[in-house]
Parts: sequence; C-alpha cells; structure tokens
Amino acid sequence: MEELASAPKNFIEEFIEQDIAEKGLLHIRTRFPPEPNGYLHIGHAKALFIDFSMAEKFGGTCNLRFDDTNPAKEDVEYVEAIEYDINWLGFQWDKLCFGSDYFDTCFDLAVLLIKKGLAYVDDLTRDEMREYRGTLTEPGRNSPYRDRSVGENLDLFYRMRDGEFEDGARTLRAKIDMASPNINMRDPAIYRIRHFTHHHTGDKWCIYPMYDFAHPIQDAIEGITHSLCSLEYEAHRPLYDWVTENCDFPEPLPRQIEFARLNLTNTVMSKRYLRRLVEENHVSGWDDPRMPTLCGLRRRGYTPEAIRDFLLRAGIAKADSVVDTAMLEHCLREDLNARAFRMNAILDPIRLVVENMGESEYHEVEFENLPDRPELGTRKARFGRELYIEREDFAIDPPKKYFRLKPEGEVRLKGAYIVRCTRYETDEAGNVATVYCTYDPETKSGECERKVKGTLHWLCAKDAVPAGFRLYEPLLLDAAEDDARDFIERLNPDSLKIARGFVEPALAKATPGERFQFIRTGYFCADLEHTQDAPVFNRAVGLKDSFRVN
RNA sequence: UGGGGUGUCGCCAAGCGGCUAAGGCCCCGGAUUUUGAUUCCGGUAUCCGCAGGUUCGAAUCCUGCCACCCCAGCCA
Repeated sequence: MEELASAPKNFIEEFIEQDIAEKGLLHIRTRFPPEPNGYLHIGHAKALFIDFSMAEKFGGTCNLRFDDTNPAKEDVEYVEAIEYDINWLGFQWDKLCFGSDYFDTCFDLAVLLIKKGLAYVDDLTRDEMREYRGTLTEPGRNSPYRDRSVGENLDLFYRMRDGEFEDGARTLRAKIDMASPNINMRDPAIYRIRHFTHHHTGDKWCIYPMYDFAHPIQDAIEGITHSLCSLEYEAHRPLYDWVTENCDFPEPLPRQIEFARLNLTNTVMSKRYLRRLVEENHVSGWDDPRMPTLCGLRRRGYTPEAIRDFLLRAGIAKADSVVDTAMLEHCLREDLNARAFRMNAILDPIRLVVENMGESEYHEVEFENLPDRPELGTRKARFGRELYIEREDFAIDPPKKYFRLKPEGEVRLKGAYIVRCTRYETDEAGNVATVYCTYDPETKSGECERKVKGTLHWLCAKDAVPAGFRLYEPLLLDAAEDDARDFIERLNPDSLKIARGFVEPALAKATPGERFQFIRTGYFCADLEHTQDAPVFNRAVGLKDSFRVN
C-alpha cells in the first residue's frame, strides 16, 4: 500500500513497531474476522482496511477468518458475498479460515482449563447467572457449582458435548474472579449448549465456544501477532490475555489493539439497523444504492479506490467520531474526475428548436472523451434543428447572475454553436414546453473567439435515447442532539428521485457498473438493471456547484 | 456510584516539553475555464474540555473537575 506511506503514522503502527523491536517479531500477521451474518458495510471496510494494510505495511500477511461460533445466527449465504467484497476492495488474504476449524482445539483447551482448575460446569439458569453476576457497582457472588471437582467437571463437560443436556441447561465457565471490577472477568461463560446444525461443522457439535474464548485461541493458533478490533472490545482485553496465557500458548502471544469504528453522517452503520431497512422495505435490498453496504456503494458507482482513499483520509484513532459524508463524496469525485468519460445526458428535458436550421440539416460536432487526456479520443455527434436541453437551463424570469438561457439571452451549446433565444412556448399548465433560438454559424466550437458566459449541454433530439435516472439524497435526515426518535422516523422521504430523460446513443451500450461523468450533472453509473432497451443510470454523486440562487 | 476509554478549527486528524498549533473535508475570496466542474493561487484555531500547578518554556508533565462513549448476552 504505497498510499499508506504518505499518511502520518497512527498509534497502531507505533505499537507494532514497538513490538517488533521488543519481541523480535519476524512476521506480522493480522486477521479480518467477520461473522457471516450479513453483508459488509463501509464500517467493515475500515476494519479490513486496517487489518490488511497494517500487515502489508510491515511485510506481513492477513488472514480472512469467518467468525462462526454461533450457528444460530450465521449462514453460508454471506460467506461468498463477503469474500467478493474484500477482493473488490482490492485486498488478498493469506489463509482463508473458519473459527469452526478450531472447535476441536477449543474443546481440548477447555478440558485443559478444567484440569487446571480454571474452568467449571455451572448449572445456574440464565436468570440466576445474571443475578449472581452482580452489578456495575456491586461485586458478584460465586455460583454454588463453582467448586465442583475436576473429575465432576470433566464428566459433566463430556456429557455436555455428548448431547446429554438441553440447550441452556449448563455452561462451562472460566473461573476467574466474581468480584472483579471488570464485569467481563466475573467467571465468563466460555461454552454453551446449542443443539443446532452448524453451516460448517454440521451436527458434529452441540456445544459451541463463546467469542471471548474462541477468538484468542483462533488468533494464537494462526500465529496472529496483532489482533485489531474496535473499541468495545477494550474491556475484554484482560479476558483475551487470560485465555492465551492460561491455555499455554507459546510466546509471542497475540496482542489485541482497539480502534474507533467508523460512523458517517446521514446514515446508519449497524447491521441491525441496515437489516431493518431491508426487511421493512425502506430500501430495495442490501445493495440499494443508498445503503452504506459495499454492494450498495458499488451499485451506486463508488470505486474501490475512492473508498480506500476515503478510509485513509478519515484516519485511525481512538476518539469516537462521525465522519462527514462529504469527505466520502469528495474522494469519489476526485477519482472519477480523473478517469470517467464526459458524456451528455439530459435528466429533465425541454425542447430547443433552432429556427434558422432546416428540418434535415445537421452539422457534425465533436466531443472529447476526457479533456485532460486527449489520447483517449473523441466522439462525433450531430447538431440539428431539434435539440433537448435541461429544463433548469432556461428561465423566463431569471435570477441575478443567471448564466443560462433566457429570453433574448445567448449561451454556447457545448461543442457546437452560440445560440440566441428568440421566444418560447408554454403548455396549458404554464410550463415551458419549447424554447426557440437561432444559432450563429460563425461561432462553431474551436473556431470562435467570441465568449459568452454560459455553456449548456444538449442532445440532438433525433439521436437521443430515452433513459431513466435515479437521483439520490442522504438516507437519513440530521438528528437533533436530543432526538430520541427511532431512526426510521428520520428517514429522508426524498432519498430517491426518479427522472426520465435522454442520453447520447453510445450510452445505451454501456455495461452495468460502467461509470461516466454526465456533463454538468454529476457522476453516474449504469445500473444492474441497465439494458440497451431500458438504460438506467444511478447518480453516484453530483458535481460541486457554486451557483446558488439567493 | 465500579471498571475501561476519549476529549486539538463546523467534520476527520497530526502533534510524544522549545521555530508564529501539520494536513484533508467543508466553507469563503480571486485567477484560468466552451462542464457555474476541474485546475490554480489565497483565507479561515493567539489557541488545544475546564481550573489550578511544575517549568526559562506545556496542547504536550502533575493535580482536581467536567463532558461523552463502552461493559451487567449461555451475541459478536
């Protein structure tokens, strides 16, 4: 990642450098451990960006490990999608692993802890266990089953494994300290009974290790040197260390380092909320272009490069933060500005008739595909009597500093001629239907010294292809500081607008996923549903626009 | 009220006792422009949660306080 070299050093890099110096680490190994229970979103992208780029930065490797210790919540459905998204972002994992690959070792280590007198089988019910745990300010009490003999614990644990007990009947708990000020250390459950078919191990097991027990073991087995995760696991670090130490893993033990997760303005980032949006049909699916999921951003038109650049700029730190979506948009514009072909599309058309041209008179004009890179060629188009221009580019009664077309006014039609508005017609409703103008043959593009203030994009009616456009606004409206409403109440009713207009002929043949800049209207991406018969374009992001009507 | 964290410009974020507190986003000027885009110049914290203290000197060290986040799943 040469992109990381230019960034200032973050605290994780400093820790890793320190560990390399102090522990003599030869190979840095990280892991990205998603639970396969949903689609990846840009918050996950931050996590995996950190995991992969830290490894790469130090010449190490990063494993992809599906954290599948809870069969009730997970599904293979998501495994492939997650792999796809990671590759799409441009990262390659070293080993592909499943937490469930280590169930045998987890079991053996649980037995080891029992033998060491560091784990016991508890018969307390869920409610009793909560009661015994104490509260934030009061210490917990020991379970009456805490002092069972090693033999009895072993016998019970084997029988748990063999399916003798119902779900919830017993748990295996680490014997640590019920009076610990850190609640996570008050004899946490490390194994629970769950008669459930696992998507990876089938019916081999009916007991499954808890995250707090399984994760450090998985890390240690894979030789992970740095286990990077988000802030909420900070209080679990003592338990993480307790497990690796008491399970007798050799040095160097993996080190857990926590960072703040990503939040973006005007959207939600938790799987729970995103799932609601999908299930309650507020969006069309996980890949709705308004979603912060990677599949959604992809469909919207985001490039992996823009997302990585954004993550780099947003930085890595421990302070809770909400990054302005404007930063994400900026990164996309910057990327697409450098490579998206400039094309013509009219989102909301009105007719423009060039009165001093004949019905079948056409002039050939030329457009650059990408002005800064002439080597990428040009396209030809026809300029004729009947054209389309953008409805908002004509005003009967223009505001101050309106550079567009107005009665008696002049503008250049980009790539063609300067035209002067002569008159206009409205329909019954009073809306402008047709604008009339005359063109000045002496002002052909590239052969004319005369300047006018405004330049409009246009399409030749004869050649224009009907197309649909999806224009997006933020999914959520801003919340007031004391806004206690459910986030659904803050959904932006105008987050999606459909427009029907025209595009130039070449765009009908665009392939879904292809991105363009539509001159003066923004960056667009041919949608999944785009076909030659029904071209559909999603606006990824608009152009910056300093024109404002006051 | 227990434990663990965090507080530097509207939003991110550098800064690790010593030049006038990086940079990016946003915003505002101005130049160039056949995209009101791009590009290009220029501007925007005498101040670092607050209050004391140490020091020749502190955002950086110490003390106290305040605010916010996380933890009481047999979720991850």
